[in-house]
Amino acid sequence: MQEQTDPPDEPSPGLVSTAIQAIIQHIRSEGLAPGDPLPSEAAMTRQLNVSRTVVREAFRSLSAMRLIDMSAGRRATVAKLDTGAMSMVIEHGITTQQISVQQVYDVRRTIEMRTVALAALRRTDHEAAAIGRSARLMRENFRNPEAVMEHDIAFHEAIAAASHNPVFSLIVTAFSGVTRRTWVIGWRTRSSDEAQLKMIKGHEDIADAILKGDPRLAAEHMAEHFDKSVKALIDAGIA
Amino acid sequence: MQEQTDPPDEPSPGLVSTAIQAIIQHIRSEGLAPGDPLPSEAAMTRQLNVSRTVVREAFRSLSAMRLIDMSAGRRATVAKLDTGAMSMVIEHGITTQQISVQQVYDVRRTIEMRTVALAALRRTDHEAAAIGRSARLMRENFRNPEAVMEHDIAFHEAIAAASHNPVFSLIVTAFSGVTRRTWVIGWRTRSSDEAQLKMIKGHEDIADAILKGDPRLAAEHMAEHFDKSVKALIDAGIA
DNA sequence: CCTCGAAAACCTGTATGACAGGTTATTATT
DNA sequence: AATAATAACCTGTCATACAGGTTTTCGAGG
Repeated sequence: MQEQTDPPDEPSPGLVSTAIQAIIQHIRSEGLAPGDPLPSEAAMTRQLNVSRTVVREAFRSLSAMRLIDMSAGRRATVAKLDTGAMSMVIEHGITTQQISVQQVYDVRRTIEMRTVALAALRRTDHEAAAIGRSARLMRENFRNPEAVMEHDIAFHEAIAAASHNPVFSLIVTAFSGVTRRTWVIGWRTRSSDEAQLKMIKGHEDIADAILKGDPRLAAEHMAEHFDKSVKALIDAGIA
Repeated sequence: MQEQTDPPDEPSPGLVSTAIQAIIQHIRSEGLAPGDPLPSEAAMTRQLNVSRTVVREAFRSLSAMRLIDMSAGRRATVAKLDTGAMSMVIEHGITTQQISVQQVYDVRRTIEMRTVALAALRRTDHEAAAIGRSARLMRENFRNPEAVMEHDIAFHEAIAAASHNPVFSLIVTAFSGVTRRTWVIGWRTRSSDEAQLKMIKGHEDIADAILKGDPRLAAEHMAEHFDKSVKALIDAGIA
């Protein structure tokens, strides 16, 4: 029936895993770039000599990790770097209580202390403007917590983007989901308008430092921001 | 640029995506912990009123992201936090040239400067011993680059573990795959025995600082280690 | 009544065939 | 040569079947 590349008898990892590896191998050996099309399911079925069921589950797995894009009628294509999978992993860790929100914040702080410094050094004018704009929109919408949160998230993602290192962007964006779940808690602990506006001011200070191109100052403001955020979460009883 | 998932556009997320969400939702609403069993495919098929094909592809997707564990005959179970998916994403980014090795090293440096400091503060005696052991094994096997590399990777993962923040472990471990691909390059640029032993000495210094519980010193040595590694990669022409 | 082992009942892994509906290539028509 | 109709592909979903693990059940024997 089917036996072609299995001289050393292994404890079968399953046909699907094999198919996944074959597809990844195909991407590598062909040097495919994002957007390039992969073989059709039928072609892969013939090549691997397995059923379409297996090939489909393999494609679907890669799609779940956002390594490829699938859509009806079209062949699957190599995907652009995307945070989807990473985000799911983090969320899973939180919902199953394997990691705490505070631990995520510690990682965020560590990473964003760096992204903010890099952003100050490498940001384009356009990026600096986008960062400033998010900060401004936080203030303008400050009566609408939901909007403030979204601009806050956009603010941090914009800084990561301005670091010009997509790996930082990837990680920061992956944490955005967690932020959406906990942000409002921190906001509520800042009970007075004054406290809330002060927090927004902190963002503006960061944006200014990036605009001025001062990495040290930017990192200082970012550290302060995180320290206050973590304190707010602790005050609210988030483990 | 990027467009999808915006204002008017979401005709059909597909039955599989729906099923995936349903399963995740089940995990959350039931408060399942790692090891807990999920409903059988048949049960899910009835509940969602879709074919087993769809349910299976959903399970398989979650399995690909390592959110659940599947094995023949047994029901799927909630998985422990695992680096599998994250690792694949990073590797994909590298093979498709969306991120560079140097960018990964910059992230590693950022993160490990923190893990090493945390390790110095929070390591148990057992963890300190494990870290020291890896460093020692590097020296003992120093004629066998492959072995040195594996102990090097174990060294960094042990430090991350000693930080007592699983998110750091997750990220550091996710990068191990990339390290395996490039490590030997850095090793070769250290052409003399002397240079190679110096690099190993660097690891021992880090281990000592952690043992002594001196976070500042540990971070210093780690920084030095990364600076030299990155320099080695650059000298070797790794973009 | 308890123990142990075998059958039964479930479950997942893989294969096959079918068909709807989307997308691309081909061809016929103007 | 531009365009519209059509054929050829391709993916999404369903139904069915069966092999081979795993757990449960239950009866035979002590």
